[in-house]
Amino acid sequence: MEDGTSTSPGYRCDTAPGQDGFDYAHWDAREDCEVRQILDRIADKWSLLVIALLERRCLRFTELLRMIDGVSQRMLTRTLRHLERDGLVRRTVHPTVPPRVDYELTGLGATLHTTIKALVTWTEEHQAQIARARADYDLRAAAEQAEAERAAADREELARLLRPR
Amino acid sequence: MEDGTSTSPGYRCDTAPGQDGFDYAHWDAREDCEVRQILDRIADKWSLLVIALLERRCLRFTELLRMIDGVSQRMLTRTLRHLERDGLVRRTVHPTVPPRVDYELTGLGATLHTTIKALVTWTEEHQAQIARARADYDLRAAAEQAEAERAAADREELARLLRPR
DNA sequence: CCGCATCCCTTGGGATACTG
DNA sequence: CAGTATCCCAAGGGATGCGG
Repeated sequence: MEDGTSTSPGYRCDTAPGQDGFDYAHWDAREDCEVRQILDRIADKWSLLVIALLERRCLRFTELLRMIDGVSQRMLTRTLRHLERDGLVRRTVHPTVPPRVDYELTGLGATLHTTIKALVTWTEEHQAQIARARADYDLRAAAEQAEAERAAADREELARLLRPR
Repeated sequence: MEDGTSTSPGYRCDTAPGQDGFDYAHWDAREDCEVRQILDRIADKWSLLVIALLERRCLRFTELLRMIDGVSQRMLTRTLRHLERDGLVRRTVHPTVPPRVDYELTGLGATLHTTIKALVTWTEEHQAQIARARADYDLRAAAEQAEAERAAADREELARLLRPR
């Protein structure tokens, strides 16, 4: 049956929740945290893609399989089941032969898609900044490591000179 | 050095991107997809919590360690390094003894936090709906399975009766 | 055509112990 | 105090093959 509750720990909050109008109970990482559950759902490897594609139009299983490059049948099935269970996607089985199954976004799924778009937009707007930050960081890290290695070599050299054979 | 690019496949798009004003290239799951990278970052087990806590005020390493229940030193370090590399968090080392390291959200990190809040709000508003959908689904699934088992038992019984000893 | 079951490998992440 | 290094386990996810 497999429910969506993953066992993950939480956080201690020593200040009253909501003092700044923000409920930190929902940021909790414990298994009973809704945000964690939704995030785990949309953060998995394929859900986003599926939602994005279904938002454009209703699709069949095989269509999704073809459109999403690299997904396995197993994972597409699992992803769709999860989304269906959460009420984000509606699954319609046509009792024909060969069988035909249609998937479409529910109203709930559509609102989620809208919300996610905000994140996508944020990413588009700031990806350059992030790329720069990463380049900076990597450069700095490389420099520091080189420095450390140089220092280590110096120390070793010194030790060798001090050891009177 | 470990960069943040995970090797994951993408998706084939047979329609022109942006025809509905939405760039599907950014929904790509391939390694060079920015959305995927950011999502992987914020979706990991601790980043969200760290960002949420740092948004309130600047914190030291140990403070975070204590506030986030269940996190290990190793994971907290990793999480902070990732966030720092992406320019979301600023790390300040005070050359005192014992050492003291402060972490604070950058401007970029603050905007991300704002964006994420939208997702949290969505979750709060729709969690009841999701819970209902799940209960429905589980009920239905259980019923279907029971039905299947009953049918199987019937078939077996029939076969037993037809087999003339 | 759609999906489940099995096997197997890779990755995320926890526990513990050690350094500056 | 603030990490780093090592080990180890469990979950995620791919490949393949069977069943309705």
